[in-house]
Amino acid sequence: MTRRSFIEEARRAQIVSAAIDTLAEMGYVKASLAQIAKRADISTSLIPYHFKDKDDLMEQTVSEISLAWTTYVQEKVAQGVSAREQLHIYIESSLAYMGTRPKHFLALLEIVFSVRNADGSLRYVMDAEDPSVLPLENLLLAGQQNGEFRQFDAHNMALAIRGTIDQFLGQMNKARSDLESYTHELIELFDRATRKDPADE
Amino acid sequence: MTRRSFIEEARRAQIVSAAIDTLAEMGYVKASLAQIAKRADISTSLIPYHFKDKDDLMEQTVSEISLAWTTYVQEKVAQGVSAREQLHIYIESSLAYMGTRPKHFLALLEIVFSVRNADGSLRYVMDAEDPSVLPLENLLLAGQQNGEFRQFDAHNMALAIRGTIDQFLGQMNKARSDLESYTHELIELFDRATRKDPADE
DNA sequence: CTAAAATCTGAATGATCGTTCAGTAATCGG
DNA sequence: CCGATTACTGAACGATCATTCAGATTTTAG
Repeated sequence: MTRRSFIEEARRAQIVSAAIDTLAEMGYVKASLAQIAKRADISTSLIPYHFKDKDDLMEQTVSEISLAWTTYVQEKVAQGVSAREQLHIYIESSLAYMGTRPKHFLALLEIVFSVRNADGSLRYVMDAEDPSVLPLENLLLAGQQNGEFRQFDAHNMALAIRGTIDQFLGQMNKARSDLESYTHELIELFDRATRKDPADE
Repeated sequence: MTRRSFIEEARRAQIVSAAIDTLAEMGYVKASLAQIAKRADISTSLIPYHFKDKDDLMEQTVSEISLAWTTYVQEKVAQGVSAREQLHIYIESSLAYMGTRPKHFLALLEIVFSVRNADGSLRYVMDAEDPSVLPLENLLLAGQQNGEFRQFDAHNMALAIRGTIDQFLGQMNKARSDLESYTHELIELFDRATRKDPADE
């Protein structure tokens, strides 16, 4: 297996970038290779030249976006000391990263809800080991063990937190909504939802 | 404008039902009229005979599903007395209704994230007046006015609640998850997040 | 019972899809 | 500078798509 040339690397990046724009703007259904190529100003057949097939391009796109996101969030979270602070950072940095990259999140949604396995099942819908949920779940468990958090089902709580984050990002472009105020609302919300109160002692 | 015949009504219902099954199982991309017709055991051209076009069929499908859902939830909520109780009912009945109709929710997702306007924008992504969010927002406002809830941004809180509900339903089929335990977790979660505590008095 | 209207089918149409491929252009190693 | 490899294009292929339509079948109305 030989290394990729400089040109190949650049073209692949360019095509993935055009795919993100096209997916975000027109949706998966209309994001044909012809449309993506048009946006990149290359001929359609150059895409199957650099990628095995369309699924391969979608795979590259989804993994590039989600890896960058989870890496950013995990690096920020690692700087927090208490579990409580780490939870705040998780919420804040998740929203901040994608809130400033709405096209990337829309493209992610399009792929996640459209690409299927041969048997028709969704290929990228998260499972229990999803890299955006599992670290969050572990963070919550750690906070329970050191006594910062009350007792709750960490998996359910992690799902709920992700739901509030994805919900905002999904309707960000469409509706009136303010990233900053929503972020603070969520931090306050889950602070109250996770902390011990006098009755729990 | 003449009324619809019995046959027409029955056929339309049958086609919508087949569309729901097909969307849930194969996704929007592969849910062609041919596939839907095959599932309904009719010829493909019968669909454009009963519906103006494919978008019209999707419109009927999405409105049938979401109307039934919101109606069910609103009727249940209206039976609650306090705002706190109504919030519990909103969460519980939203999850209970769709939790027992996973195909309907998947079909809803497929349409909402796939059908586009001519300019490429998502046609059915909720806006600020979305019928699943606005009643919830009003419920929260009422609870703040009568002193049951603490002060928070009702719109943001409503969005967060919907996010936790939709998140569970979206990954229900894929991952290990328990509807009942998640429901109780959410009720507890938002009870703590919305109530006044001694420091708020 | 009969004629008109409603319902339904299967074939055909034109468009677009992903992918292949022969051939051209650009780049690179010696 | 030249041959070989890499990069790229545009045309062509077969498949599938939504929609139309002429004609067949069934239902309805008088």
